[in-house]
Amino acid sequence: MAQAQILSKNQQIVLDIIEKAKGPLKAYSILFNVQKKGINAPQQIYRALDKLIEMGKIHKIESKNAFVACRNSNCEISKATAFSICESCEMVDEIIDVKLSKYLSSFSDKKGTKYKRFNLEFFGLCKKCK
Amino acid sequence: MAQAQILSKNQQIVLDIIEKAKGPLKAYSILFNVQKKGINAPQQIYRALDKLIEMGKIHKIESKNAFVACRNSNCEISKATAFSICESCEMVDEIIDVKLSKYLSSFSDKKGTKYKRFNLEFFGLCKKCK
DNA sequence: ATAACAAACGTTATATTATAACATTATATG
DNA sequence: CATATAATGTTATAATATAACGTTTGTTAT
Ligand SMILES: [Zn+2]
Ligand SMILES: [Zn+2]
Ligand SMILES: [Zn+2]
Ligand SMILES: [Zn+2]
Repeated sequence: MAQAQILSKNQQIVLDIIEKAKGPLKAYSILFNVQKKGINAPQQIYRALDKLIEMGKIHKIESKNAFVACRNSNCEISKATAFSICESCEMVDEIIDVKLSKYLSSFSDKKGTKYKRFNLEFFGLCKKCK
Repeated sequence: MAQAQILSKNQQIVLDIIEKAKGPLKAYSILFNVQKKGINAPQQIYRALDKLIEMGKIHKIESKNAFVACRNSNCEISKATAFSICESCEMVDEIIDVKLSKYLSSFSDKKGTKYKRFNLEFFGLCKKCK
């Protein structure tokens, strides 16, 4: 059994904020939220974000340049990520669907090439906004 | 039969450059490439890019903030896009795979929600880099 | 043709996102 | 302890993208 990751001070601060948030957070909005805690510079945020992504604790929503906490213990350290994104309220949900994940993880293109990672973003309207 | 889109001057200039390129192009690298043609400001590039995306002539590779020409007459004006991205040489290929596209277009999540658009990015090593 | 409207353009300024570089401090390992 | 590695703090700057405003060009209807 792998030991639970121990996070550094800044990593924990950033993760806490992202986990508490209801939606995706942008790096600079995280920064403004933690200035009272002694973090003053973008670098400190981006470094924490990078490590948290590496650990699979958070994901980057590429189409929004924003970050969400991972809600899936099985997403294999961000090798297989899928999200639903509401185009109206900007809500993001991590899609946890074993069939989808297996289908895409085993996908090979016409030349037979397999890929070691994928990221899928679905866009539409969430239940609230429909 | 829909009439072929007629592009404006700036749109045509930007599209030509993206179509000629071997890989994805960034907005500012497009800008530097067209300054001899009288385009001087980022706005002019971004406006052309926006329209070209709307028309389905190009796509944005979200994980790279870069743009590629559409190689697929059937990608339904960017409602269903998939790419393979080489992590070594940065090459990008549009994946044209009817089965994959149908599978994802008809995907519905656990609450039964369907989405009207998706973008999928695969990462790995291209044939050259393997 | 011309009035009215919409789309594209040109330009200046500014906002937002992200990284470089370097010195310092904390943590782990033998 | 000695050394190496990871994390931090800080200043500066690069890269990406949009706001705002006025002008020009192209389309459509009378
Ligand atoms: Zn996850
Ligand atoms: Zn919504
Ligand atoms: Zn396409
Ligand atoms: Zn390659």
